[in-house]
Amino acid sequence: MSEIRVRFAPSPTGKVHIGNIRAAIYNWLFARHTGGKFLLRVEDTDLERSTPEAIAVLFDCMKWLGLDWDEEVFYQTKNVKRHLEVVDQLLASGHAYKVEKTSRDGKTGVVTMFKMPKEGVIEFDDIVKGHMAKKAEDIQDFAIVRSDGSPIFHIANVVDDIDQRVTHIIRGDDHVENTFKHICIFRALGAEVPKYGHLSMIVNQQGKPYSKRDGAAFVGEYREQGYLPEALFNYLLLLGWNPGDDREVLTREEMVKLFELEKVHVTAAMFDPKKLAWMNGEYIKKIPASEFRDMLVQSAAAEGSSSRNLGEYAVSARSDLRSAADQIAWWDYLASQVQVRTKFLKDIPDAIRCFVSDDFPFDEKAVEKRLKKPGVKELLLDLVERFSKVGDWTAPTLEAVVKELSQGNGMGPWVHPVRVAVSGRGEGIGLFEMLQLLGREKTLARLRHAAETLAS
RNA sequence: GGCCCCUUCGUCUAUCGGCUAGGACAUCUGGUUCUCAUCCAGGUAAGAGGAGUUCGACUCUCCUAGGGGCUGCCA
Repeated sequence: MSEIRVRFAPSPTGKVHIGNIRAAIYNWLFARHTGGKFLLRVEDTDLERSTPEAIAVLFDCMKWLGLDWDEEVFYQTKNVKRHLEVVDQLLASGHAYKVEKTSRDGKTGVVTMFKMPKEGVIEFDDIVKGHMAKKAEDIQDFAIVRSDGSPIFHIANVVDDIDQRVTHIIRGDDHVENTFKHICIFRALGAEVPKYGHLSMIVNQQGKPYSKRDGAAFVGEYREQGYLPEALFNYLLLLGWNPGDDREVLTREEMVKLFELEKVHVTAAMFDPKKLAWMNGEYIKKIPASEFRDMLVQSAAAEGSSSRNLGEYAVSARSDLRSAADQIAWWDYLASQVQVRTKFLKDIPDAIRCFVSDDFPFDEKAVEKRLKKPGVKELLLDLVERFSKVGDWTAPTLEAVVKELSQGNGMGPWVHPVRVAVSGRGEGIGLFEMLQLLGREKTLARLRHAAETLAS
């Protein structure tokens, strides 16, 4: 058998739907698994919606997910001449005819129709759905050229697939009925009929096709919300396929090695944002420590007005960090604390704000609950006193101070107010690690400030 | 209406005639703990319904019910 060639053929409307991108993922994996080619065809015949910007967005989404394609991008509009030539061929061979029709919106004109066989059964073996058959008489003749002379999807699609020498067509379930029509066109042209695989749809929690109303439906939205492309890719892959064992989080290499189209499910799969979120957390945990640290630095830079480097940020937090090694160590420590608690990349700025800036917001509820309580002011001032005497400003030492105060009754009464006082929030990394990162000077200043202005 | 397809825990799924029906997410309980997470231990929870084939059916066949797709001068 000759080389396997598959294609992803979206309409560039500016937004790539998750159901659509799953088809791209399956095509890509099939091609990479079999050593075939993954082609990209832009079906840009809808001139109103197909803009250069929309096409750029499409490329961007694919690159984000690591869906690299082979050969040059094929633009459908550039093949219109060929489409029409083939139609003439069909007209000449008696497989097509012209007829005057009135469209739904009342316009009358001459369109070219494809003539379906009137008897017999059209059948094919769908790689995912199994054997499919339909009586030819159940399918009506259909239009292939509009009255304005432009080719319609059915003919354009088939001709492009022939021209691109596509061997396997892997697309959405909504094209199943079209496949019977397309097979007839391939045959009428004497072309070899490709193999087909139809992918089920992604549905919402009500079992209806997933749409905008069900939350993020476009790839770009997941990116904005701080999902990792690897997580989205992995999750979408699992919606209708599994490696045959209990593994769920897979590397790209494993996916390529294990993916088989025959194992793709026929049934529609419900999209579960919670599992995607879990998956995202798994991938965030897998980010190499140094890489995650760099992400924090970038996040800090994006938040601040001036662009500063890693070292400057560390110094702004802790002026005692003289050497570059100390500064990097400071970031690494912060990153290691933050990474395990991060579910979405977009949560990073809030998580590190109190470390890279003195201008952080105070959560009102947390202030109310932890600071506006009798005795808290005294408690904070007492801690300022005790902390200022600490010789070795590290988490264990600081913890020992509070532990002594609590006398084994739980450190909550001290920990909670301090956390809010120095970070403005009721949650975050371990308190003593937090204090160590902030350093003595900042910790004491913030405690004093909170005691005087917020606590009661 | 017609044609085609689908049906295992709430969700994604394993099972290719032997099942005490397994895993993951979610959920609940307990442990660790300064919060939030992480981590560890455990629990609840499924074969749409009905016939048939068979020693034996979640697995095969048929019917019913429910769901989805298509039925355009959209793709």
